[in-house]
This record gives sequence, C-alpha cells and structure tokens, in this order.
Amino acid sequence: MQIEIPASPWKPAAERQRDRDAKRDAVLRTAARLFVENGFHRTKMADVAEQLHITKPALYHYFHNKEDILYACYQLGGELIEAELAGVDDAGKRGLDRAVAFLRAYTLNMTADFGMCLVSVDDRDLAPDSRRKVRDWKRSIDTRLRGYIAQGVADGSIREVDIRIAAFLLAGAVNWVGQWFREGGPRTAEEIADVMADMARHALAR
Amino acid sequence: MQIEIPASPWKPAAERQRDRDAKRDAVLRTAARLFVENGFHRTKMADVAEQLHITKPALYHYFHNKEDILYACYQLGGELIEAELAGVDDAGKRGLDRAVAFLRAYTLNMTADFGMCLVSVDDRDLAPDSRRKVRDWKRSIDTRLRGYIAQGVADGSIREVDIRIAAFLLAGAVNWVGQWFREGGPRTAEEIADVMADMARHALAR
DNA sequence: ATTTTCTTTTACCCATGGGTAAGATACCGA
DNA sequence: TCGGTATCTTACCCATGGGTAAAAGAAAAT
Repeated sequence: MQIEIPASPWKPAAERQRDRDAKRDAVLRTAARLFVENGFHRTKMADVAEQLHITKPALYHYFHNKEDILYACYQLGGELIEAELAGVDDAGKRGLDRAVAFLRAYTLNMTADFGMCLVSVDDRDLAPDSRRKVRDWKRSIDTRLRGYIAQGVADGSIREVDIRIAAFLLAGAVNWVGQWFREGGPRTAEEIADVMADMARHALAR
Repeated sequence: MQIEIPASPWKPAAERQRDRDAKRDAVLRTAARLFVENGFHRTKMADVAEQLHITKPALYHYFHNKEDILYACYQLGGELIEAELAGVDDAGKRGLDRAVAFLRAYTLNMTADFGMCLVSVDDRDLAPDSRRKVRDWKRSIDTRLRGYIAQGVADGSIREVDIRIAAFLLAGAVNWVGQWFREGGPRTAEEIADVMADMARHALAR
C-alpha cells in the first residue's frame, strides 16, 4: 500500500537542477585536475569524459566547448581567491602586514586545483574576450599587491623598493607554488604558506 | 683574365659547415622566440619556416622534428645558465653570498629567450628520455641552490629556514621572471636581477 | 498511455598541423 | 663535363582530437 503524496510542481524541477549543477561541477573539477596534471593540450575531452564514466558528447550538455570549461576553471579559481583575500585588510593597518597576509592567502590557493589552473594553464588558450577578462582580473590582483606595498613604503613598515618589480617577484614565488606543490608531499599547504609569509616579511620589512 | 687559385680541399667544406651551423642556429633562435611569444603548441613548424623565409620541409634538414628543436632549446638554455653560474662560488665564502649570487645569475638568464624557454615551455612536451635529462638537470640546479642555503645556515649567514621550501620559493620568484619580463620594458634585466638579489638577501639573512 | 523533455550514446565529420616523398636547383669535386 | 651531394620546394599523407547529427534511453508531465 502506498500513500499518495500530493504532487509538488517545484520540487522535481529543483532537484533536477541540483543534479545538473552537481554534474556540471563534477565535469569542472575533473577537467581542472587533468589540466593541472597533464596540461591543457594533453588533456582530451574524451579523457575528461572517461574519468566521469560517460562519453565525450555528454560533456557538451554542460559546456559549449573545451575553452568554455577552461574559462569556468579560471572563473571559479578567481572567485575562490577573492574569497580568501577578503580578510586581508583586517590583518593589520600597516602595509607590510597586509601585503604579507595577501601573499599568505594567495599561497594557500595555489595549492588547490583551481588555483593551480590559473597559473599552470596558459591564458592564451582562451578566446580573446574571455582572455581579456582574465587578464584584467590578474592585473587587478597585481594592482592590489602593489597597493599594499606602496602603503607600506608610505607608512614606513616596508623599506624603499622598486614596487613594480618587488610585486612581480613576490607574486612569482607564490604563483610558482602551483608548479611544484602536490597533495601528499612532505609539507602541508599551511606550512608552505607560513614560510612564504615569513620570507616575504623579511624581504620587505624595513 | 682570371687567376687560378689552387683548390684547397678543406676550406669550402668548412665554410659550408659554418653556413649550415649558422642556419641551424637561426632556426633555433627563431623557434625559441616563437615558443616564448606564442607558446609551444600555438607555434607551427610553418610559422618558424615563414620567419626564416623558407618552407616547412627545409626545417627538417636541421632538426628531426619539432620536439628535437625544443630539446635543443632546453640544452642551449641550460648551457647558457651553467656558464653564468660558473662564477658563483667565487662570489664569497658564505652560503648567503653564494645563494644570492646564484639567484642573481639565474635571474639574468630568465630575461633571455632560451632561459625563458626553460620555464615557459612545458617539459612534458618532450619525449620521455629527453624529458628525463631535462628533469635531472633541473633537479641538479635545485640541489645546488639548496646546497648554498644549507651552507649558509651552517655558517650562520642564513637564518633557520625550511631549506626545501625556501629554495622552491626563491626559484619560483626567479623562474616567474620568464613569464613577465619583455625586452624594452621599463627596467633592464640587470635592474631586475639587482632587486631579486636584494630581496633574496633580506629574505635569507640572519 | 502517450507525449514531451532531458540526457546520453553511437557514428560520424573535418580542420589542423606534424611529417614525408620525390623532384628541382645549385654547388662542389674530379 | 659530369656525377654526386647538400639544400630547398611542391605536393602530398594521415593521425589526432574537437566538435556535431541523429537516434536511443530515461524520466517527467499531461
């Protein structure tokens, strides 16, 4: 004997949407991991599909094309970093403290798949308009770091350095983490971020 | 009226060889520049040929295949760096001074095409055996840097740091130079190397 | 029940680009 | 003068992999 449950028109629709979103998300995560592991060009759409136990055309229900997946990786990676960077201004009033907090937060993201994607996949693989957005965002990140350094120089917490070059070098140290860090290595992401913060502080402090 | 010049059997041969070497070198330089500018996968053999005002098949007189060109870029890049690094041990007796000199020399190379190739082209595009050699060499570079840092910690010129991570982070700052430096920018290679050396010194010094 | 919609598969297309075969040209040595 | 060799061109081949058309299967709506 079954009890009839009154049909609620919104529920199945919502559930279906949830399923769809979850699948789209799975595609994204799988692709990001493969992009980082094997490189964008060596990752075939069929590879992504295989990992998910589906066939290649099924992927095109969730993304228009390969580049679309890549752009979504960049977007999500960017959002995750932005979330992490939100608390930087509360790390202190001095430019030095903020710059260091910024670099520490950034480093943590560089140890995760989507963060790695941002630096290990060439943004020239994006279509021109997507690429422009990514470039603009990257530039804004750089601008923010330079801002903290400039503030630090102004408030005396950071010694006189060439702000542009210093920002590039520090960002480089952080970005490069995405090239060598792998889960399960001898150090955790937190430990690496700590060393980065420590070295950046010494490199900048007056 | 023409004067007969006695045929010297070795000269034309040598000259021809010189020509051939010069052409091979031109292919290499052109390819390296295009690899850095546009990326390895976006650089077509026909593009390289076009820049040299020849056709694609002519390239195969100087290199077996595309990967062979890439490997030659890595090799030459490595040799250039090695030459630059030769004087590092004379930079001082303390580990700190040597580590800083090492990083400064390395930075200079990262502003030149062949140096950039080493970090901006994925070594996974190489055949397994070539790749192993490149990896081994990169590892030896890393080992040397760690050696200087370890020496510095031992002789008291460098503070207690996680040597492995510190080396990775510093190498990252340097390697990343190859991603943003372009000839004709606001700063010369020397200036960038100086800032790098300065920041590395502060980051490491006790 | 059946019609519609969403999802996935099978079978395919085709542009791209690395690489080659074979012939033309020039050049050297004898 | 002539054969051999190095160099370069024209005209191809073809494996690869992104992407699609159309049908099949599954699930929901009516």
